[in-house]
Amino acid sequence: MESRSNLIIVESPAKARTIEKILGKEYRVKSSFGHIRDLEKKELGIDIQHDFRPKYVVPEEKKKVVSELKKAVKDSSRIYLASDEDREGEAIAWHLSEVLGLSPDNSKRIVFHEITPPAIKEALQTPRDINHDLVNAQQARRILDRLVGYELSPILWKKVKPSLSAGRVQSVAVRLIVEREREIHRFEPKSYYRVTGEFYIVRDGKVSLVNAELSERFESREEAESFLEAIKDKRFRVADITRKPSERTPPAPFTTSTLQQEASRKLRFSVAYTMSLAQRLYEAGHITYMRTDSVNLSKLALGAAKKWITEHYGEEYSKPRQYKTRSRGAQEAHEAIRPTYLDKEKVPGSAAEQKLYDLIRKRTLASQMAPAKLEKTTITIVPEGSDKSFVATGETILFDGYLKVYSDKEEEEEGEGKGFLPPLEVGTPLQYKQITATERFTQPPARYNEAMLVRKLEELGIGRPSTYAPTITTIQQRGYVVKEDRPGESRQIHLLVLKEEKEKIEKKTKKETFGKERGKLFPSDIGMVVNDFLLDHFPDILDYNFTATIEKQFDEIAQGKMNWTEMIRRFYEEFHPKVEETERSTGRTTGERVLGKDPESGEEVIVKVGRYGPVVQLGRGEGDKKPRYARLRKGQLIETITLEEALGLFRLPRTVGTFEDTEIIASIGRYGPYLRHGNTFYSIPNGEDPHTITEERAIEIIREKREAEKKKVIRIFEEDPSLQVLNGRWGPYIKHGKKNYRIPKGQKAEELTYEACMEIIRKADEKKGKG
DNA sequence: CAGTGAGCGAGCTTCCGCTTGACTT
Repeated sequence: MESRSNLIIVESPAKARTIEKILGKEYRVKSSFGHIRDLEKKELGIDIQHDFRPKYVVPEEKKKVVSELKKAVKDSSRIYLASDEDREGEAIAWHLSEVLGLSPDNSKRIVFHEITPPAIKEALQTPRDINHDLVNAQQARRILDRLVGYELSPILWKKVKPSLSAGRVQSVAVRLIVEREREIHRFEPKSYYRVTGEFYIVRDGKVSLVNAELSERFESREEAESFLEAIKDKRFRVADITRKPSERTPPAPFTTSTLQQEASRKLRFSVAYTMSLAQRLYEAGHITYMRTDSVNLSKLALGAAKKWITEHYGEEYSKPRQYKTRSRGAQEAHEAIRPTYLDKEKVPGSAAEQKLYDLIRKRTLASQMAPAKLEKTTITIVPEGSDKSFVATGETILFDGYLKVYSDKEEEEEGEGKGFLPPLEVGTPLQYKQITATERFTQPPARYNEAMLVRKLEELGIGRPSTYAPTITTIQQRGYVVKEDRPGESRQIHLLVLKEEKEKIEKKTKKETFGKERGKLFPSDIGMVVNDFLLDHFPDILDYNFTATIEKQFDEIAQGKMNWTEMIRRFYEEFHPKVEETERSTGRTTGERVLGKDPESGEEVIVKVGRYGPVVQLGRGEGDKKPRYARLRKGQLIETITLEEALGLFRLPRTVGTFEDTEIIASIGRYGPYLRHGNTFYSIPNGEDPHTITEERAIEIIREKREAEKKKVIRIFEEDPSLQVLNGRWGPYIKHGKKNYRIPKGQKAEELTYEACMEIIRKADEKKGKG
């Protein structure tokens, strides 16, 4: 056998490739693809009786990796376990050493702080042994999560609904959303009046305009009106001008959480989409690792940024900085997310990848740039003899600094002229062109979108960069939460307008929409019922500080100051009795709410979570009388539905009228409101109501759909009636029997012959057969 | 595609954190 090589094992294959390139032939670098062992999945996997002894197994999908690693170990004389420098990484190293049968004689633990030749060499020169305290901290974390998840979930199966789940992280995420929703429903908007004025002065034939807002708000229309009345004939003048210099410093480079937030805000990417794009960029070698809680940049990156900024913008734009992490529980095993090569402006790949890359690159550059210098000007305008004042503010950029590449405000320069104020002096008399008191309403707290939820979880120290996206997917998959758009409602607002040339105050009304939402997280009924159940019986686990509290103990274990089995035992002795107690003492939870009585039948009206989801039930079903049921509609919640709305659900299905001697029936199904005519179904368009739809309109809908159907068929063939060229939602396609086929680019649907179609079908089937 | 709801019971579901593919539409 030829010279036995050194073997390095890292977590990620992309990382393995780069390190292999740096080190050359003497080292083989392989990847473990994360953890290689875990607790047995089908059972608890913990022997409670014997000091919580974990039962670790290599899962099926990891067997191949493990056998390859075993082979590589055989061919190597020295093995370096180079997983990440954090709790999980240490545990991975330990599991590897156990499974691969390594010993301190033939294996060492090393950590890379950067993936650069000097850093890797330094790591190889400072090997150490596995830190078992750190490994134990990880085992405690793992086992606690398993105990919580695998003891709570089955209670939910029994008491609420099968297949549900609960856990240290997901249950708190759901709680945040449920509580926010309730805050929003409890919120009572209060109206107030905001007064704005347009002032001007003519000098040397030139008009200068100033927009200002009254520094005080009024609680009622009467107050606003009497104020306008009082100033109607007054003269105005500039009472004060102040200029204040200010600085704006750039934000830190991206972590997983801040990248998700910015990509959501600026690019409208979902958290999962952002991560999959970042993964591709990482694998192609364009960016550093994308699951990180660190804002650190390597020396290499700092140098590259300084060089690029100085060369392109000048020295005054460069300001090298190292940022400090402020997030709780950060482990900082990696760098911040940054481009591998800062001078690379374009990367190959999709447009979305390029956009995300651009965001990462600009954020990294900005973080190493000088702060922007601004001047904020405030002009105070006072009506003669009044103690109230109008204020106009403007901001001018004296030096743009990092703003040259990156803007961190929602909409920089919203509303024109916001930054600009005309040159005026104290004492200048002004005339008003128009003064308007506009009714406004106080705003409820904002609903979470995915990225806002990640931010909140990170703030609470709950979850890790690698789990933010999966957690959000899980709570949606379980049906606890839905991501939705809501159209919003309309309300009337009052305006009082005072115009220069008119004597009287004009009263107007205007419509505004409020509560419009896009891509926000709403709790479902099941989410609320599960949340309340858990909060009722396991308040400690659902506590926002639970993770922070146990993390302190994990830290103690990591420092060798606490025994991990002791810690788990203490936790379990508190936790488990509550599990048993809950199992014994509580009945089925349905979140039942009694809304009142149906005035027609006198029967009780109840809403609850039924076997197939939330329903309204009419009557208790005493005697021979069976209760009637109706499903709740999208957007309706057990918690907020009114008796009126609930009774409305029983008015369907309803006969709308007759068409071609057949009844038309309107109702709401799984896919929304529909009309049924004989055996054919027609959807009722958005915004129209099956309760009130007229016979006339229903017939119109049926006719329209028939027209569309006619247009749907582009070609039919005598040779084979089961073959059709149709017009579908995504354009023309071929239908043959029950199978659909795409029409290849360059072929016109209207001109396809029978032979051409059969050729397309044959080719497509052939291709499929191979794959 | 599109109305469910009484009830019998077997077998299954589930956590958090580390990592990527191999799948299908």
